Amino acid sequence: MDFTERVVAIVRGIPEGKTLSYGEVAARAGSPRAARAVGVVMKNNTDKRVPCHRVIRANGTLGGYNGLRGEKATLLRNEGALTSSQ
DNA sequence: ATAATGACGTGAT
DNA sequence: AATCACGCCATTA
Repeated sequence: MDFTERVVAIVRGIPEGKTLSYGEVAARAGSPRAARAVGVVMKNNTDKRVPCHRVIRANGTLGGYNGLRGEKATLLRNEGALTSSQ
């Protein structure tokens, strides 16, 4: 099991309406300092079964997205992970 | 084995 | 609060 495979597995297990930071995913993958590597994995990942849009930055910003399933902000808002107000 | 890349993170200015 | 610089890790050429 490579780091990438673990990252995918973890992201795939993120429940709806929930979000994890790259650092959190990296930590669960076994490398708490590999947030960037997680980003690389996400970018390269094209599997729609992986809710990669639920992975955001540690400071709360959405970070990036390749538009695999549309706009990241929209997807999260639909799941209730993003509050339209406040 | 080395260099370059990138959806990050934290600390300093 | 906003911006800059540096560090960190994994993957690929």
